[in-house]
Amino acid sequence: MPTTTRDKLLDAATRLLDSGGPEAVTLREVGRLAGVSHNTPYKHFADKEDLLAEVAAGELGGLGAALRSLPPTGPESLRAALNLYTVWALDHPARFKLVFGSWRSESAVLGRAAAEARTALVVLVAGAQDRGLLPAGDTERAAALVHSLTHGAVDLSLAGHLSAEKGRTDPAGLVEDLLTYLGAAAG
Amino acid sequence: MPTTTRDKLLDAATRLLDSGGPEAVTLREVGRLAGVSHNTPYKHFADKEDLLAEVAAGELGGLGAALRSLPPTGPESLRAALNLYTVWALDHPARFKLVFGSWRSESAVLGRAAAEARTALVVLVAGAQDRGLLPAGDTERAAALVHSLTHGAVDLSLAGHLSAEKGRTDPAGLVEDLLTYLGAAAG
DNA sequence: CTCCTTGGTTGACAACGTCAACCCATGGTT
DNA sequence: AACCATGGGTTGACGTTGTCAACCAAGGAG
Repeated sequence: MPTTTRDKLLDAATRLLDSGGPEAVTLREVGRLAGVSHNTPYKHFADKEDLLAEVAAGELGGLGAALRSLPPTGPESLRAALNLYTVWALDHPARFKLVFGSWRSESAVLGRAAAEARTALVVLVAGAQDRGLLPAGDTERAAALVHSLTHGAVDLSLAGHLSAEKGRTDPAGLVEDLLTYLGAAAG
Repeated sequence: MPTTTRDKLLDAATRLLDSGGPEAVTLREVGRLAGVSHNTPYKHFADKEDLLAEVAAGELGGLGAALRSLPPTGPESLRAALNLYTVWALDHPARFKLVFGSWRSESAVLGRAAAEARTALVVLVAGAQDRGLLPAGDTERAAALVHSLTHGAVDLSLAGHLSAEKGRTDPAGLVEDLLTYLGAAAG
């Protein structure tokens, strides 16, 4: 395992990210955690955002790969994909917020990873449309629809804007509702 | 107009927020913009987050009031409400991100404002259900559904994760699609 | 009159992102 | 063999930020 310093830095950043505590991800802490000095990150990344973009790209890449590993024709694949998304997001809120946060200068790596993940979802949506589980029509738009709902449900939940009472409006339930209604509209 | 210093600070923070530029909202800038010294904010707010929470509460309060001003029985009220939401969010991304960002210590003011806004939306959703525009059932859950989709569409759009091609998947269109499908499932 | 509270000030401090200068090993060129 | 350029690491410094502490003025309560 050629765990290069660069990889150690990325790993340290990831670990810091979801260490949950009030410890924001600071470049100096990343260096410390990686066992190098506070300025070494600048030998591998242009600036803080560049490092974080790479972390985000890795994260999105993993998610995309997970989506691609689902059988596109399975009747439950879309449901499983959206589940993957919510579980991942609720499990690693910081990574989720990082990936979909605000980037002032788009990283090429991140953009590519995002496009691949989106494509993977589109494939699954197309499969669901073929089986009549979703209304026919613009596939990209349908994908954006299910993605938006899942994303919004998770985000609102993380921000505490959903939990009126216990579990009546948890993200998984909302995804379930949407798929039900879309199935009804398609049937 | 008794524009107290406190109000000036809140106003300055709001102006800084959507001044768009790379100028993050710094307490010292807030003070400067309000014409006081860099430490005056601490005479009115516990810390930075406390100030921002108050700003967010004001913002959410305004949104809630706008929702309440819609006729609950109008056939287009729900659509109008969601439109209000997307226009507000796309118009003031920073305020949007602030309101739905991560709060490490829940502010009472913000919690109340959020509850009021949510209630306003629930009323409109109930009206739409009565008219058969939405499937019957748990109203809070239906409200969470439409809110989640709208929120997610806006958030993804702001993060640049939706714009595959031009406008085919803009938030307004996705909201429209959802309402159409829900109407079909209800009809 | 005296005292405490309210709201303002200035000054300090540690932590952060970032820049600059230096340093050492490696390896290709001459 | 001598050379030096480059990659990857270091330390030190600078300006900005959030926040704390100490001080100070005005005004109402006792």
